[in-house]
Amino acid sequence: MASVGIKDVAARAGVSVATVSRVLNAHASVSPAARERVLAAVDALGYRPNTLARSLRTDQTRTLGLVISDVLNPYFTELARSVEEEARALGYSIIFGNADERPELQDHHIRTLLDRRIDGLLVSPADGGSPLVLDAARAGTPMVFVDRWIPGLDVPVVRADGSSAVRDLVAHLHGLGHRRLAIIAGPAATTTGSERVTAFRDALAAYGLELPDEYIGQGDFQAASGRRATERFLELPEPPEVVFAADNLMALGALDAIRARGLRIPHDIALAAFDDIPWFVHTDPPITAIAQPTGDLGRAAVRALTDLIEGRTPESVTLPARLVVRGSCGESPTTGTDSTTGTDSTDRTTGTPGTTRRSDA
Amino acid sequence: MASVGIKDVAARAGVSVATVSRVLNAHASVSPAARERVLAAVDALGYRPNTLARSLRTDQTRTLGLVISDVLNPYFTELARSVEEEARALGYSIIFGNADERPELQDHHIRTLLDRRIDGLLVSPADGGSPLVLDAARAGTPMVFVDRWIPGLDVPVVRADGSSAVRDLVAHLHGLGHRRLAIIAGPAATTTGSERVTAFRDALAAYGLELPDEYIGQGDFQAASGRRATERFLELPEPPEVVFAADNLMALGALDAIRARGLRIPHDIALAAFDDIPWFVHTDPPITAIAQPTGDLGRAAVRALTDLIEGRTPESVTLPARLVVRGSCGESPTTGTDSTTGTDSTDRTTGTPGTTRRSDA
DNA sequence: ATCCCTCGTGTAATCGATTCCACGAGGAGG
DNA sequence: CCTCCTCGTGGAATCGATTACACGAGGGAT
Repeated sequence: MASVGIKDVAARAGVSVATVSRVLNAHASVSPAARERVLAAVDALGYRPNTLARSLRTDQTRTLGLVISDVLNPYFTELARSVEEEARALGYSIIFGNADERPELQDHHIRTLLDRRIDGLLVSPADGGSPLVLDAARAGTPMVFVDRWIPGLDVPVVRADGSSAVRDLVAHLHGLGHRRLAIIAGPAATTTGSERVTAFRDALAAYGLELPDEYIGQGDFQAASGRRATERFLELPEPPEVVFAADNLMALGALDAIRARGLRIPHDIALAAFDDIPWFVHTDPPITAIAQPTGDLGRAAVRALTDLIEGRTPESVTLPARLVVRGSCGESPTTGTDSTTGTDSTDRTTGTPGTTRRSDA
Repeated sequence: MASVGIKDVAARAGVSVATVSRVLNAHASVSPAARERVLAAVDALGYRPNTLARSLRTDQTRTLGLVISDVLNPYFTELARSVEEEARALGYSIIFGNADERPELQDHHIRTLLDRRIDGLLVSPADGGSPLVLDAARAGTPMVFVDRWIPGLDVPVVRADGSSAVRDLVAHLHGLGHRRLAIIAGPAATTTGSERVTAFRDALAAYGLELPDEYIGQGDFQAASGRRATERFLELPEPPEVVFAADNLMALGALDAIRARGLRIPHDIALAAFDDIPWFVHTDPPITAIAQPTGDLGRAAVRALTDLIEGRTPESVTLPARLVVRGSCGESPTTGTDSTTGTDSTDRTTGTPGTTRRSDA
């Protein structure tokens, strides 16, 4: 009934609990004889240490919290997977919280994770102003931002820089003759929301193109908002020739709206997206997208966080995103099929250099 | 520095720790005056109880473990989301483990969850024989199987029954003139892997059709296996007219293989899938699929598990899946566009009745 | 032979909560 | 006025580990 505790092991091995604890933690010196008896007893009784008691005493859980923005978004799913993988390799386990792009849900999960006494927190903040996050950061909770961040905090950031890829995209579009380009933006409260618009506008400027307000759709990184924004574009007296969605779910919504109108891609209108996902290969036509090195981001984030926890000084990491040209903007795919279905094994980039130093704001 | 504990609260409120604990847990009788002072102190100090200590003492964590088969599979992602939602509503939080369809990873997570002293476990077993799962079940760990299960255990199962929908699918295919139907099966070690084949074969039999061995592809619920199986089908002297993939990722792989061959759907070959996902609406052509009431499954599973934990006696739940006809098998979608992008709001079923009683094996 | 250091080990304090038990005050009933 | 109950409260044990400290035995140096 009562599960076996360290006392039972000690009794069976004929030693004290201290000795048992010592062999289990590879601590001080224990005689080979005693160690062997303890190990045998552990094995015989099927003893597993109570992590609650252990954590209570040692004040560390070897657990990391990860709050992701939207578990239904394949990008974050892949991020979560790589995070868990790397954490496991480093001897940590991770607890997820899904914010569903809702700040109050995000805060709920952060609170819960903090209550669980996680050793560190990985966040992709759904909004810039959560007092909880600010407090935690100031209170010294080891923390790393991934994908999105909150400016002005001394918290390492691990993210992808899409500006170079966005320039490539605009060059591609311009080369195809497109001049009226629109964007569906993410929430302004997120860095990725505003940043991508800025990058897009800057890239357009290089070609002497404007980004008028009516060509900026306001989305929230969810499919429905992409659909609404696109409908609005299509009702314009002079609709855009290209719609660039700032994430993959909004691209899905855009697709939806375009199809509902009976328009054809890329003949009637072109479509491109930020974030590449396996399904973009299989839509008709395949969708041109900007791919992030998602797996690398997740791994780098975990390493930064464990560095922080274990007393080393991590740096912020910025990895380049890259443009993946498919058919949705007017050019047929170059050669053969871009048919990689699975992982990001082909993630090779031609953009800006890799890691940059941490910016202490 | 040192975080505030119950002692600090007690001191500030001028009461003993026992009293503080009592007001925090709405326990025995506490004078209104004392209660108020305690609450004020809690508020002033920003006190949060240490869940580790609490759990150690009470032997309950109000935490549920969920081990899902593959976090990159949108079906499980949606399942996870609904599970977390329902659990939160019932005052539990949940810890995920991603098995990646690998039994040893599944066991790793189950072990970790058990070590964390979760109150109950939700599993979708990646294989039928994990000794860990068997032991846990026999040891009395509250446990519920979701989606997949292991026969012969007295563990409630929450799942969808696809047999009726599969019959509908076969009727649909037969009506379109298809006679040579192939299936890409999941791993035989999973119930869903073998069950769907059986349902398919039975449905075929009703039309006097066979399911020859060479029309059964062996997959593992991952995209790559779907691709391989499909390639093998296409190399057959007499290739099938229809490929039915037993999950959505393998359907993705099938799509891939078909496109690589330069074949057109549904003209050259038809495609259908088990598990419906938002992207199926947007492929070319949209893919006919069998949709599970994923959200309901997740919620029902959590309720069954909490029933078990809190001493009530849960029943197994079987909900019907339903066929969603799109264009990938030869018929153009009935009216308008099946364009629902987001949730399963249209999940209405025409199949078998709802809940069935638990089968004590 | 004596001293001292090291090694292996056990005893007990501790982490931060919950909860059993005892106790004093005050009201009701006789 | 005395007795008995109830109510509110505090003291201290407890959950299951880790770890500081003490202690005895044995070996090397003097």
